[in-house]
Amino acid sequence: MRKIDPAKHEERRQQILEAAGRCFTRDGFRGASMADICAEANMSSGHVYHYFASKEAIISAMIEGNLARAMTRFECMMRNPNLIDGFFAEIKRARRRQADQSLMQDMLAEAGRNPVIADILRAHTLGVRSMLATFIRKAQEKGQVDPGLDADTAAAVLLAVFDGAKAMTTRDPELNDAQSREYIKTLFTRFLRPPE
Amino acid sequence: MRKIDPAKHEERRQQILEAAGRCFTRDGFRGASMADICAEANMSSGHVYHYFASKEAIISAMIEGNLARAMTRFECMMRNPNLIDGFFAEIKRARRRQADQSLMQDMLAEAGRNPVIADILRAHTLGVRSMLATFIRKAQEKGQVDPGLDADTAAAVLLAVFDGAKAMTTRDPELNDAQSREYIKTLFTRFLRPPE
Amino acid sequence: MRKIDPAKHEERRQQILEAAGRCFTRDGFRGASMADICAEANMSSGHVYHYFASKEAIISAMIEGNLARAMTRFECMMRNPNLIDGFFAEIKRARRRQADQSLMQDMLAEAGRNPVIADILRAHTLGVRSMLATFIRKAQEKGQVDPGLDADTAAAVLLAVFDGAKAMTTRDPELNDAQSREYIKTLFTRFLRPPE
Amino acid sequence: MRKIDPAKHEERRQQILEAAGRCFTRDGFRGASMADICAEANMSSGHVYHYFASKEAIISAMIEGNLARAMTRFECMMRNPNLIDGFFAEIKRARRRQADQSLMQDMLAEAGRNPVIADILRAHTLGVRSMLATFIRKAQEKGQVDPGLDADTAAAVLLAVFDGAKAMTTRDPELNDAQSREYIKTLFTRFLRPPE
DNA sequence: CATGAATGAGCATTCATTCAT
DNA sequence: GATGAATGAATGCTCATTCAT
Repeated sequence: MRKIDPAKHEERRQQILEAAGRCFTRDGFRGASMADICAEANMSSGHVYHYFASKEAIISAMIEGNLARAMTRFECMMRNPNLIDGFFAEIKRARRRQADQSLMQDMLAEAGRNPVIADILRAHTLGVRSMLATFIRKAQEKGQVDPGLDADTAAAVLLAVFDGAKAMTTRDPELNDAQSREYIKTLFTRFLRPPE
Repeated sequence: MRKIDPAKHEERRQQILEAAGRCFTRDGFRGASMADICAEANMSSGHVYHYFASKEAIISAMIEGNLARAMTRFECMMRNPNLIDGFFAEIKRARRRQADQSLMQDMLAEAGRNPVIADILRAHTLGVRSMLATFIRKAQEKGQVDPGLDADTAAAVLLAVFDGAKAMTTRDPELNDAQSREYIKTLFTRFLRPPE
Repeated sequence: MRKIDPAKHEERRQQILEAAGRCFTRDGFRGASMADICAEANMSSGHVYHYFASKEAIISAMIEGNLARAMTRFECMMRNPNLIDGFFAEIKRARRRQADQSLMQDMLAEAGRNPVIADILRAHTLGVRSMLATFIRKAQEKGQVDPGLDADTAAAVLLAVFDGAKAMTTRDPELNDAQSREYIKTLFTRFLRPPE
Repeated sequence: MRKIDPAKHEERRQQILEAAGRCFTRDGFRGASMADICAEANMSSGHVYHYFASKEAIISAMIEGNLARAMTRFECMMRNPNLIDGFFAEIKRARRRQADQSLMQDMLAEAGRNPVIADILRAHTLGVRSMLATFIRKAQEKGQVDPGLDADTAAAVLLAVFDGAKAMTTRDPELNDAQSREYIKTLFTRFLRPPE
């Protein structure tokens, strides 16, 4: 009786999550069926349940993975000494990957109804926000950001703009991309810079 | 020889749309079934199809109605001589009506995949944006807004912030509501005001 | 209180039957809905039930009417002193009216299952057959038809060929129409002519 | 790691087709519901769709199977050195199996409207007809059949009579079966025999 | 007469999940 | 581990028929 190989098991889980990601991006959480995911993962339907207890478990795990990766990208972004340039680069990247936008939109919609997803999203939001707030505080010390702003609230606002920026192309696919991004940058700059 | 009473017909349609609105808010566009909507509207399933050709027709009509109402509210808001106070009031209102937020989130998610919904959303977006741009241009003439900003792009950016602001409570239900709104106001003010 | 006008009533019935005929020809007895028939007859659905008790009643009445008309045509055909030429002309006519073929095919299929339809069809068959048999007997007296044939059975066989001839174009739409009809004529001639 | 057993799979498909055959014979293609077929096949509705993509796929497969079997019977019949005796035997057999008649009638009706069915029927018709034509040509060489007849057209005509003969009992269930068959035989004989 | 509102059972099909092998 | 057979409730939708007006 062979013992299970945890590494192999984990690898299989990742395969499923990647397949699910592609399906959910294409058809949404409700629109994609387990059969779709199984086909995409080259796996029988029964076997998928060996790795995940239910479709919802796959959704949760996939969202968690996606948000964790988003967090990592955010960390990279923070290494850029200029906060605004980093943000700017990240928005540009997100716009290009239309897929992520669709998925994030679905995730926000689902979080409004499904408490499990809501909790995952909330944990991630708090993490990113505190990271951002720390950054803002440092910038305030260096005199680069208005010291009158509460760092946590300012961080929440910046995140909101981030979300809104992603919805822009959904609202109007023919939007002038470069210019709108430029203006988002201006919005940030003017919001954050210290009063003269 | 009773002739059809268009008023009664229209009233029934509205009843269905309201019932559908409640169902969609509760369970999402995909999550709510026609049976749910029929039950909510106290109507047999066959009869609903007397008024709407399909579930999608209900979704479209309901979205169109919702967006038309949003447009009306926007117009009211514009009558407030202070653009930012108007915006501020509207965000406050939207935050309170959690229902509208869920629905709008679903709409954005659906628009990312369903071209019919995407077109409806786009038409509405262009309408609201041009209204906002007109307002901004007037404010520029009066010297209240930075004349260096392109009114249309600035309007698009403000709408994006608007969307993002609505997602804030979904991301973190325990957010300090008053303060975050205050900061959104600050964000707007600093973005728009003319350079000294 | 106005008395009903039987003529008007009958006219309305005929309108419905004609509309139903078009619908059934287009979509079959099961495929055509009462709503289709009502629309085609420019009549409300409730009103149709004023003239016919059910969809089946419409089907029966329409079939009866169609068969009665077919009988009339048969009578005309019999006036042609040459039986075979008459038959030939009728087959040519039936082929051209593809519509009648579809309907007749449906009728035979329905008669195999629905005793009401079976009875109608049978009554019509017996009528046409006896007419044909009478004709054959006369021709036998004149020495134009083999006197060894039992007129009734020969009539039944000719009717069968008639049915089969109608199915020919359904079986192969690219069939050489003229030649096949010519051969049916030959078939009849050789079957009926007296032995030398 | 159990692999799919194609034999078992095929057996299941045949079970469904047989069950469907019984249902369609009883109630027609439109009259029989998937629920009926599932019940007749002792199978859940979901499972049937594991084997057939749609009701139409079942209809097509069943018709194809039926026609293939008819073709086989035709081949047997052709082995009888006397064409007419073979035909005669086949008509006798077909008459006895009322079920096949109903189904064939439905098939012809459906073929008049459904191009998929029409194509299947046409392919089968051409196959049977060419077989018959070959047989006729050989008989012509032996001097058993009128050499003046075009074999292909004559074959088409014989098939038509075949169809018509099957409809005879539908038209009149009390028909003298033996005698009518005898006359069909006479019809064939006189049509085919060489002129003296 | 005439309308169209209203019903509710029925339809073909889908899908998350379970289970024997 | 891995397969795919099997389930059955649920889905969006249709349709013959009834009924108040």
